[in-house]
Amino acid sequence: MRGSDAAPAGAADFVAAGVNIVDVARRAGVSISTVSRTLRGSLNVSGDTRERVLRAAADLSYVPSPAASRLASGRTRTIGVIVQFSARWFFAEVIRGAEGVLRASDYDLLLFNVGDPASRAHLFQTMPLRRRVDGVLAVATNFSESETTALTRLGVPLVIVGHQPGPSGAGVGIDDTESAAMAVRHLVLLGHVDIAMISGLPDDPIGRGTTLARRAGFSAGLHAAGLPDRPDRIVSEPWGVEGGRRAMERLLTRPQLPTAVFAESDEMAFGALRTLRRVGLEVPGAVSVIGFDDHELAPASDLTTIAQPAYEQGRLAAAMALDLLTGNTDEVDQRLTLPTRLVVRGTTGPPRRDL
Amino acid sequence: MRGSDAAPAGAADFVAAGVNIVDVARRAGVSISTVSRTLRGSLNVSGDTRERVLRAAADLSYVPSPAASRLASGRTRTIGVIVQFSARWFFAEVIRGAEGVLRASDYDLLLFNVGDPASRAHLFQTMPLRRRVDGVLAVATNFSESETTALTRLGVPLVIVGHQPGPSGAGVGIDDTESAAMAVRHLVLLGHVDIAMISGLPDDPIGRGTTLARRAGFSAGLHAAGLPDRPDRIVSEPWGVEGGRRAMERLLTRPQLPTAVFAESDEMAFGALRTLRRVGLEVPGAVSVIGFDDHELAPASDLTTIAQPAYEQGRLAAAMALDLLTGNTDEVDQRLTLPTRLVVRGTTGPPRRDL
DNA sequence: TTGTATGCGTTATCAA
DNA sequence: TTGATAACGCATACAA
Repeated sequence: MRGSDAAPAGAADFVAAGVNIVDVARRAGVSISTVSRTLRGSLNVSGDTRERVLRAAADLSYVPSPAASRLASGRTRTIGVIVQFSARWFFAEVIRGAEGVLRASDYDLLLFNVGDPASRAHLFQTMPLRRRVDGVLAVATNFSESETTALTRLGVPLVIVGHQPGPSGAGVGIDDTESAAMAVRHLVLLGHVDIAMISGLPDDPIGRGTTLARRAGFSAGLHAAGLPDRPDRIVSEPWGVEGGRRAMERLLTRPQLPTAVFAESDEMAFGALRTLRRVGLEVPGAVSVIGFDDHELAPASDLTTIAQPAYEQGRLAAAMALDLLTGNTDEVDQRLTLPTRLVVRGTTGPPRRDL
Repeated sequence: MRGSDAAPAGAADFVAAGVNIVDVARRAGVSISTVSRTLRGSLNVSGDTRERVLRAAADLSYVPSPAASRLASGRTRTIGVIVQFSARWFFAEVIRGAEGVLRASDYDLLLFNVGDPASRAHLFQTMPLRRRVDGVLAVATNFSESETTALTRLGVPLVIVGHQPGPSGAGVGIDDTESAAMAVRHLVLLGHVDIAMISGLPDDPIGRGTTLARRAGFSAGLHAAGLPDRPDRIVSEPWGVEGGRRAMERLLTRPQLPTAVFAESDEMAFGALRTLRRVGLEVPGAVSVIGFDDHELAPASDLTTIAQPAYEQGRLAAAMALDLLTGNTDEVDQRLTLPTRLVVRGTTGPPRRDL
């Protein structure tokens, strides 16, 4: 049933599986080169044959074999995306943003989740990326030097999401330091002078760079307000809700309870809020809390926070990778810094008066 | 370090890009077929040559070209995963579970996000899945008949995550109806008799099947307790936090406030909690709230809920797809139903006494 | 156990 | 503008 160009109309519906470029060419009465040209870009194809080819392809509901196309062209039309925890809000949003852009350009997105050391080692040792992607998006992953080298050696465009302190290259991110300072400024303007920070472990692979940058912003914010920089007011716990919960518990054991808390991420802020609610401390009456991210669930907790455009970062990073690929840009060293903004909700207010 | 016995040391490190099977064969002093055989499964290869081949491959840091391999074998070693909103908790967890299993078996995971109608139509019309996957995981997406047909016509194993009422096939999911009834039972045992349900729109593409099943469980639970089934106590709003918030607001306008609320999902429960907190109604003092999912942030809200193993469903579905592919199972019609469990936290308690 | 040879379905080069 | 034809790099049936 497959080939016969005189086949009855409905037949094609059922055979689509094994239809190849030869079948289309035969049906259109042209050569396979013409089919190939027509189907992508159609440069230098007369309107007439173009019509015939497209119709033939549609009739047979032809889909080019990606494998063959990749082998012949050397291009995979695939972008690899490296994240640590694909299910976490930030990563998930970036992935979603990138997927949309890539799909629209008919690119595939290949996901690499390297949260645990084993899979991370696997990625960088056997380098499965090697022959399967035309470009790489590395999301908020601070790479070691050898990892960076491995990535560079791939010889494909690399776009980093979430600025890294180190080497140059293409990237999109936010200004973590300035944004953290913005959070502190908000608290200071409310009248707070005793502000603590809840933060991830500085050597946690999850986001060392981010943690350090936001800590720096915390200090800078205090400094700008003429307040003393008090490193003892920075509490470190593993990143996440649980860490936030524990960090807040630790703050409660201190002789002096701060009047406000800046959490490095909304997730940590959620944990902190949980602890405060549990012990019956009012927010923001007794303690103000401000987070970072504007997580999807921040409104549900009425959390004041610094919003960062995660989805947008994914979109832009993907677009950037595509540009790099198609040579639409000469800027190989393009770094985009997106704005963040303060979102005031109900968890911040003036300090209590017990000081 | 790498290459040694023939080529100059550093060389291999830099050329890895263009190394192909011929290079490996030459270096090992064997034919390319032997290399091919050795590198996958190594059936019928003598220990000696096997050694040589592996060493040669390692020396050259050879990575087989997936494109060539796919073209020659006809297999893609790729599983397509269709979800609606890759960033939502449930989907994200399933993806994460599947990715781990697939990666471990050296399969790629190709993500298709079809939340908006346009991309959904695109997926089913041009069927980009056609020549790019060996199997498909469809996550909690209730397909139309024509969509199901299109999927079936792909001729590859299909595993559905989240049971569908309709056709048979392979699948993994939970018993939504029984689980919802479990939630009601918990409330009934606490003494509640006036229970409302907050639910998604029954014709929302997000999860019609799920919504209907959980509603049925709600009714069944009431019935089992000898309580009247009151459809007027089911409030429908778009799925999500915002929907939950509005649904609770609507309940507040009713003449009689229920003493307990069962939310179809934790996200909706978060919204409901938000509303209750805003108007100053105590939870569970005035109103008890129970959710469904055990979302990552449920503990942070101290939310009582029905836990379902999303990550595990992803793992099992992927494993099932792999089994179907390798013929490790004769059960083409395997349906796995995983247990759910009640997780009692702080948002449920005895009813208030005003009735 | 190992090697030879063919085919997989495109892209791209070169002629026409 | 169109058509032959040689890669692309591997898997596999078959032969040795």
